[in-house]
Amino acid sequence: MHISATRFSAKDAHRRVTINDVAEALGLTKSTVSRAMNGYSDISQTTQLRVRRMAETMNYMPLSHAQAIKTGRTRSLGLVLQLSDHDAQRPFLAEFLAGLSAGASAENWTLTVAASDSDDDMIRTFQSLLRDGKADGFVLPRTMNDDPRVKLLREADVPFVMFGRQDDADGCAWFDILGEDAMRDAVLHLASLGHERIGFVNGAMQYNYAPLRDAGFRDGMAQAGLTVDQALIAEDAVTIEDGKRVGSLLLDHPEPPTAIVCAVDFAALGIYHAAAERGLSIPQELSVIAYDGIPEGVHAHPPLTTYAVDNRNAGMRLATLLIRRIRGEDLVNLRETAKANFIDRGSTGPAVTRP
Amino acid sequence: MHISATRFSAKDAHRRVTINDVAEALGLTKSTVSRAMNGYSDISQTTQLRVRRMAETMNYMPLSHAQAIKTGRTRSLGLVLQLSDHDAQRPFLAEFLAGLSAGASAENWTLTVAASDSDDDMIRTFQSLLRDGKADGFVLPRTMNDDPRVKLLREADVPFVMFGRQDDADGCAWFDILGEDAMRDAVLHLASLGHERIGFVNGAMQYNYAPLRDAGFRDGMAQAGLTVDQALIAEDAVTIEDGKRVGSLLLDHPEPPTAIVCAVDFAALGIYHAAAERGLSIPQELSVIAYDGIPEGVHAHPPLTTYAVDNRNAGMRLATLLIRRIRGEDLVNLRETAKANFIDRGSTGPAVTRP
DNA sequence: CCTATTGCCGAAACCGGTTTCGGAAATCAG
DNA sequence: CTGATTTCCGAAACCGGTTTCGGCAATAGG
Repeated sequence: MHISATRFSAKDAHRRVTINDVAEALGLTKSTVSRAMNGYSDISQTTQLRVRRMAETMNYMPLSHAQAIKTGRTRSLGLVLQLSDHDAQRPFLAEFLAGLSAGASAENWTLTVAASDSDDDMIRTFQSLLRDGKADGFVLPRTMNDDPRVKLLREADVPFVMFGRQDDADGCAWFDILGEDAMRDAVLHLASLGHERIGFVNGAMQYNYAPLRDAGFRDGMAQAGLTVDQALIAEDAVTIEDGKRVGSLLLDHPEPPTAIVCAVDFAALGIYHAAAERGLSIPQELSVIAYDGIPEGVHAHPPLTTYAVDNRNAGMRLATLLIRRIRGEDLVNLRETAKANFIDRGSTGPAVTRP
Repeated sequence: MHISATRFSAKDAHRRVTINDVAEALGLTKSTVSRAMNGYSDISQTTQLRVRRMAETMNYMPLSHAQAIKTGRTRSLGLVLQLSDHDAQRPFLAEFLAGLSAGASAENWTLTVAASDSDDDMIRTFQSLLRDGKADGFVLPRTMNDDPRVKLLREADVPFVMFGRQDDADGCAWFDILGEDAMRDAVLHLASLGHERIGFVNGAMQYNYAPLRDAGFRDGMAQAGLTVDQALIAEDAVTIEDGKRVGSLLLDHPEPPTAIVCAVDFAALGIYHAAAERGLSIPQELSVIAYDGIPEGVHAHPPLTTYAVDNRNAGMRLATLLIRRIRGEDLVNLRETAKANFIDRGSTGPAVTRP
């Protein structure tokens, strides 16, 4: 793989082709070229075509900084990571970033990433990125029920797109995975295997996926004609430890569940531990089915049956939606959902009555 | 946490204070202010001070895009993620990004992130980021022995800083963790516990950390007066599966090791599995000591003794070094190392002779 | 005291775009 | 054929900075 250093170097480099070059090549002025490139109606169709074609062949691409100083927009998406919940987003981050990057660069946009370790810091980060024109809008990962970011950006009328959904949808574009469908299907899957006492371990309740998944679980139970026992429902389990803790509670119940649905893979892995401690084998004596699709699930014993989220695609869609949002497209067209993919790895099995 | 929407909005917003505002406030021209801000010697010390102070009180900060159009530099660091080895960098990514972001924003720089899925794509990504002035230089995570990125950027004379070290150091700034010291200390630690047959499981040989860690291991063995048995040395183990595989090989050796040093935590977790399969308990019958400090190590049974890398700090240092590099500082001052932190969690113990 | 430096700053061009404004040519109405 | 509109583009200002150039005043040198 050899690449000649010419055309590449930062300094000598064949000078970028500018709008003046294009204008000169066409015998037009740069103002005409500019308006043609931006599709102004006071430039004739023929000229627009000529300009665009010439730009294409000369490989002209307006310098975003030069545009930015007048327009204030720089063709870049902002992402502010919150370290407070880094544990939760760590496993998905690389794929997610890759998707965002792909979605952005497909439209010749870029991705500016910053991190913040407190809420105050986060706000300052948003502000300075905006102030300095480093981001034209933001992707908000892991949105919460009463998300300060949403409130802030909405009030300030700054474009953003959420990874998640909100009932109060004014001014919001979003992409989300239908976690509720996954939870419902998980219940139906277990019910079809004969399970009747099914537990549910939800994730962190402050995020807006949690109520949805809870509803999905209950919906599934209802569809299967099963009754929900509140004693078999736990919340806020997002780590292996959490899962182990609440798993122990559920399994020590006088009438323990024969199957457990988890809103989060990590919690399921914790339940594996709780089950192992009690000598319960999966899936023979306990079925577990979860959600996320973390790689660790593949190597668990038994491998974890789960609803996997395509985080790369999520990033890609979010980037695309945000760009369209910034371009001023109508909000109602900027709401998408996708389904999680069921991956049956064998951690569920037919229900057996425990002695 | 309430933040008034004023001063914040993207559109109305109190107009940014520009260089003209500062000039006017001081009764100077903007050219003088510009040169004062940039420390030109043809501006008197008194004036420089006046300007700087006024800029401070007016909260003036030059708009990087406006500067960029003339200077070509935009105060932003580039990071190109390679998806091919995402598995390896995933666990560290969030912390690493946080460090980069912190280091960058401390100097009022930003971080532009892109992803590439092939080598060709990677090169194009570098090129377009440079061409569009989206990055003034690059951070290269996980450098390899014969790294195409290094070759490319060096030839093109684009500033970069490596996370790693190279023997061929011309034109390279770097930050690296002294993995070799960790490996040596690991051996000495084990030797002090009475171990004599010590195995070594190295990581991916194409990265330049691998030869270093190998050397560190051998150095430790020599210092401890122990002989290295080639049969107890394995390479290219970076995942749990890899570790399980090579761990099996080592443990099935007629004269198996009583302790194993791993260059990578994940491999150590694989060795846990191999040991479990053979009924070997850790640390009673086998000592394991590794390197990285992944969170999973905390939850292993027993918790994994390891040399932990502070990836947040690494990111911070790399950002700082790269900024100084871009500012033209001499390369020889831009090479730093740090030590990994020994965390004894109990996966090593005194050597016992196996039956 | 007069000239040659030097120190210090203003004026103006420039960077690569966008946008306002005005006017020439072409079309339309009468 | 003339006057009023349109259509379409050029001229020039502008955005927020940087950089070149030149000149004035103060200093140094003779």
